[in-house]
Amino acid sequence: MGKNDQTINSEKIQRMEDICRARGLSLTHQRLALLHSLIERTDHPTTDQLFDDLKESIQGLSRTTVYRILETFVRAGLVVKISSPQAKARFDANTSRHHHVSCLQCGQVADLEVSGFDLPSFPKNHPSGFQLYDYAITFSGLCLRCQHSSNQ
Amino acid sequence: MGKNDQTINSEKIQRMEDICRARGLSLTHQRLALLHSLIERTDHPTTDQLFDDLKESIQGLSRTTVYRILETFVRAGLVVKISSPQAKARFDANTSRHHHVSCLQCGQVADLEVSGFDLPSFPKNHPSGFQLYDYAITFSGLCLRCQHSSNQ
DNA sequence: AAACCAGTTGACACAAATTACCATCTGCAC
DNA sequence: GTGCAGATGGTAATTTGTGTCAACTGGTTT
Repeated sequence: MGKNDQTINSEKIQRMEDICRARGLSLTHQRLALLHSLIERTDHPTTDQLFDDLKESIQGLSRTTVYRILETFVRAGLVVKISSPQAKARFDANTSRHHHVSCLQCGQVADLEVSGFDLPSFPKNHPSGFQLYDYAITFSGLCLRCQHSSNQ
Repeated sequence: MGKNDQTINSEKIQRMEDICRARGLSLTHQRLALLHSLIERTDHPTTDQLFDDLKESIQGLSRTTVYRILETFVRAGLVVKISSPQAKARFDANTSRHHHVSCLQCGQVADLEVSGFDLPSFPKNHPSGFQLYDYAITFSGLCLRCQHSSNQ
């Protein structure tokens, strides 16, 4: 990760800390560490992956805390839970509209850097009564590793 | 559900039974009942919702069996696991490309009947090495009930 | 229609993912 | 520094999903 990325990330962290303060969320060690981890990782980690990241630097960290902080961040709009066919929650600190690729076999998720997949517009209301806020496109496929390990 | 829908559904069931036979999957009571339930429900049920449906008509049905049959059906291409931000598997007997709305609060999923959201094309390969097969658009919003119960 | 058998199921144990509860602790406003 | 609302850690409980194996059954053969 280059110097430029680091600058961008520290700006993001600054911005997210401001949001926390504005919402009255205390900036605890645990929350700050989770914020950093979420911003530095671009692989849309699961709760457990984040817990593993943090338990080294924060001794005595509880898994429950990680679950709770993630829920808090989602409610505050700092991170989003992303859609995947896997029955496991994954999180993304990039809350702007972008799309994902998900591996059908191992479940890993990556950003789709290609642009040009934006819908010109979408209806804010839906016949069934749903009020629509946003959308995300999830591509499905096989990652490099799973293409080669041709187990079934 | 009108008479026409019933006709369409029984045709679907016929077609799916044929696929089972072609693949050497025995048409057990449990599988047939699950097939019916999956086709009749358009709300993309979870495993437990399907188990609740079936345990009334099939006494002694095991939860394990429902999990196993769903996995079998997914492998046979009869149903698909759908993407949702909720950490729970949901299934859809409609395997043709279509899109979904997911409620941010209660997690329920509905079909998006509106058309015109299809991507003209998408790359089969992705810089990260992913091989892409398909895509699905998941809209996020609030269902009618959750709009009104304005808990937070 | 009785027998056979590969494939399927039910029951239970187990593992993984998530939530509930509560006593203790800490960020931060004063 | 003090006080306290809010946050955390630890444990238990719940929900979701998988592994194992003996018993059963759909579909074919005789």
